[in-house]
Amino acid sequence: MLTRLFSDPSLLPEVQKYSGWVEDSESEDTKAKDDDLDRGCALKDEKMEEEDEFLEDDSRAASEMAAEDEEDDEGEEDEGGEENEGDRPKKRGPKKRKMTPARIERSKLRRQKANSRERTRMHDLNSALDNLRKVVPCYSKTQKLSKIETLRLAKNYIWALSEILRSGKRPDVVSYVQTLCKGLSQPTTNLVAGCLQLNSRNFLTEQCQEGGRFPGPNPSFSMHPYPYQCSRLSSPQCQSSSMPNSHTLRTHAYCSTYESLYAGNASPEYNSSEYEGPLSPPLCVNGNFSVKQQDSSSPDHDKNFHYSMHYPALPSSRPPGHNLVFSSTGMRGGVHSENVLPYHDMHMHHDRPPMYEELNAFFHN
DNA sequence: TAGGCCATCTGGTCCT
DNA sequence: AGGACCAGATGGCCTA
Repeated sequence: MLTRLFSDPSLLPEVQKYSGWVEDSESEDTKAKDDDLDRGCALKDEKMEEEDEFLEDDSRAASEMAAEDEEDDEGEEDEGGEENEGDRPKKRGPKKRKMTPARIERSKLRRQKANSRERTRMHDLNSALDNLRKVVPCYSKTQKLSKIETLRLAKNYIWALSEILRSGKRPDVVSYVQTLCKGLSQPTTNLVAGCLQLNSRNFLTEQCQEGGRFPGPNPSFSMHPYPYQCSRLSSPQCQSSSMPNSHTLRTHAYCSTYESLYAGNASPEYNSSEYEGPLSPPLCVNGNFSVKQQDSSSPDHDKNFHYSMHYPALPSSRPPGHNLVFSSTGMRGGVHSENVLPYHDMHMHHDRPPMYEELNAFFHN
């Protein structure tokens, strides 16, 4: 019977892929089906046998019905709803086709295909969402943001970056974090704060007191690169960093997206599956445009991962026109101090909106 | 146990 | 007719 059901070769792979279904999909354990689709047939053998009988009966009935249909003057497979197909006058209005077993079977097959497509579509959507999770300032494979929170955080992040670009000024840390956390739930706020190595309660309450200054012990904000602080407390970088509030995190599994950017490929510790994949985006509020580390041997390396910033009049220690280039080169194992520049070093000397073209090019590469 | 989140199914609508 | 997209319904899982 199943061979008949799967007689269409084009349908076979997809149908088999989701072969957990048979007749009544609502009665299926959808979880098990999702977890082990390939095993679906085996799991449902008993039911499928019953289904086979059911469909075989349907098939016979359908064949008989089809034979009758061929004798029909209209050539219609069926029509007239529940009324007999006798000498009765035809009804007006939209015809409600009778659901013959064959039609039911086709409808089921259509529905199952649609379900399969819908699953695939949702999986694709979730994959895209996962990718988005990796580029917002808070990524943890073990503690995933919910879908809605991911979208909210992404929106806030885009907004924050836009504001930075628009104003060309360094936002204070507190307002930056508040922007990021706008509309987020408290757990997500904590999570983001954790990723930023801030105590959310502090930054939420001390802004007024501190006039927006970083509430931590180091107001000069010399902590290493913001905002992608190490949050993985076990990492050497984390252990060496002076982040007194890190213990307030719900978990130390929060990803240090920043460090992962630069240390991920170099340090075996970051090669764990916990922090795989593309990581968070390149912008740091302290003015560092950093990029995901990639193989510098890549032919596109320079094109994709160099971002040049032009300095205004700089102290003599820095040559005029010096480009701040954040590439993967020389960034392994952490951020080179010469590349971690205070924000005031990145002010644009152009009046135009800073770096729009470059940043657009960067993000679209 | 309630509520949040999620995956899946399902039927409707629109478009090709 | 079939596919894409959408929203509602449903049930499972997890956590406070």
